[in-house]
Amino acid sequence: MSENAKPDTTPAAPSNFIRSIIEEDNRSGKWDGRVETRFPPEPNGYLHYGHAKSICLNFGLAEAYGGICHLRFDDTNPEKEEQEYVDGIIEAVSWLGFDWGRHLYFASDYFETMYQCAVGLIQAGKAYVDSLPPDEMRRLRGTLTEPGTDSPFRNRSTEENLDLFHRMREGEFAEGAHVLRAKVDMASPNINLRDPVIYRIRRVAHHRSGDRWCVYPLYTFAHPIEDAIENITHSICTLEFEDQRPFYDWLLETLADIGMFARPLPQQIEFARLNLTYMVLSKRKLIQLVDEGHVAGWDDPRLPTLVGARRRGFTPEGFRLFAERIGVSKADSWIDFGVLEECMREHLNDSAERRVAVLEPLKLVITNYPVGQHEDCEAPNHPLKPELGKRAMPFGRELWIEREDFMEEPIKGFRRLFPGNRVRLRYGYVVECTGCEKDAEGNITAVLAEYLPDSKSGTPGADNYKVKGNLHWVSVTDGYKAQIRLYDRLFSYPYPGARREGDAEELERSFLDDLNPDSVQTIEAWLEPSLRYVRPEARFQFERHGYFVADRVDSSEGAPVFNRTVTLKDSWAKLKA
RNA sequence: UGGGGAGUCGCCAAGUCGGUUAAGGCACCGGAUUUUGAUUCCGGCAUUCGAGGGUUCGAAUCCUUCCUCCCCAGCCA
Repeated sequence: MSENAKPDTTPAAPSNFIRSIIEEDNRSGKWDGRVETRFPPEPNGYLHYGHAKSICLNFGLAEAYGGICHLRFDDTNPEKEEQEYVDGIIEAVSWLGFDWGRHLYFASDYFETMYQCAVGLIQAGKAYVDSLPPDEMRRLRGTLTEPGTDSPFRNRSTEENLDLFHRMREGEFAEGAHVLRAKVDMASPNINLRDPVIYRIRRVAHHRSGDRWCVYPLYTFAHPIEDAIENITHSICTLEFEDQRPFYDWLLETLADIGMFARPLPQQIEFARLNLTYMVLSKRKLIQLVDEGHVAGWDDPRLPTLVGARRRGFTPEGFRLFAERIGVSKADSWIDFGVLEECMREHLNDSAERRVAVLEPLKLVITNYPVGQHEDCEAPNHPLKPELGKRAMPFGRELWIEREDFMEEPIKGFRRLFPGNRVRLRYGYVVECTGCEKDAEGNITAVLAEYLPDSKSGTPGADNYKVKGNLHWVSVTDGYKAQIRLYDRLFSYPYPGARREGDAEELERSFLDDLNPDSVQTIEAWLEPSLRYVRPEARFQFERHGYFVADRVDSSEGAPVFNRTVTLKDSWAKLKA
């Protein structure tokens, strides 16, 4: 390398505060260079775009630093969790392209260890059985501004606590009769430290442990232990858990003190969850959308679930690009939905083969082309990748073209078909518009044109004709009709349900009020013949329209149903407006 | 009015042990190429870092006062 040569132009990995922490730990040798993260979903629902951010973050970090990322089900609440969700989550994470190897774990497998941790806490005088009814416990907890008060049961003897906790496990008590609480500080300004409940009695079968247990640990207690058991180095979660970090540390330090875990202990790090404009990502709202029938189910392509995204035609690569592009920080932020769409376009532009579809057909008759004559035109499958080959597109006297590609009286800037104008029929001939036909009401029923026989694409001299318009088309005799769904954003306002400037005090808004009534439109379109036999989930760019995917649910052999993933950018639409 | 966080270009986001021109991406605006008004390419796009004071030769980076937003009082996660 010469003296003037630039050091190394390898693009530096995007910097963020989590990477800084990891790099500092690597420098100090805290973990001997080990990086171990985890994605810890509760199996009580479907994964959504927000989870995708977390998945990409956790697995991405592990990947970047030569570490590993666990897939761990945080199944500590038997009332809400089901095997069906476990399966769905596993499928979604793999679909995104991440591999947890042998590191698939379940919090429920740690129940015995957790129980022992609780016993250890009791023995150390750091936990006690409380027998207060819920509302009384709430009252004694104090408020945000007033300290709490000790429970009358706070000073039970170790023996009594041990006995009671044991009997809780044995099923001697009714649900809610007792709970186990950590003994921290009822006067703490941080409410999470006011003796949080760490075990409750639930006489409910667990989807994995069955009836083995009737006491279940709470997240607050379980999660730090799960991390410690798995030797997690960096435990990444969202901002709302920030207040819990002191307890996370208190618990693990206390458990380390009594020899349950070795130091260094895992470190909890919080980042801002994803907010997307024109979308809602809260579980409660998604459930409402499904339950009330505003969408067709959890895998509705308009929903921000990963199963929905898959049917929509969004790609794992697009999600990864998205995660990288939006970065990670602690600032509450709203990412514009357009950023996600652009990421999908970027990947699809590179990966999707091109095809032709006429969405809103208008007949074009080439009056000087012999009746009954047909010929093939060759169309490249991908303009940037000639190695992907070409396909034949049948050409004939009558073609379907896009209704919006003809204007009897062109507006300024219109360079498509209008009387007297020449355009190229993409991959075919240059034609000159000679007029149009109308019905009794004056509706245009067909466009008339004459073709220039020596202008066929790919033939010598074809390029002598310079035209500005370039239209796609499908042969009337060879094309076929298929169902296409045009999806658009689910909401028509960027912040669904949010108050607007000037809203009256008493006005209550619901995110449902901002639902976009035109978020899906089902049409019959004319497709080129090569589109008839494609496998479900095959993705294409329909030229000049956008990216489409053969629906994995509703397609059948020889009759694919296409979903529009995202439109192409359209500067003409902008110009027109 | 308690505690915990956050405020850098329209949207994200680097930078944060003070050092001089405040990265990058998306969006946007020009212009070139183009058989997708797509892609690609080139150029433009914060004298300013929530606001006001202060320290300093020098501050987005230090001190200070103030403002705004988010989270926390489940035996949910």
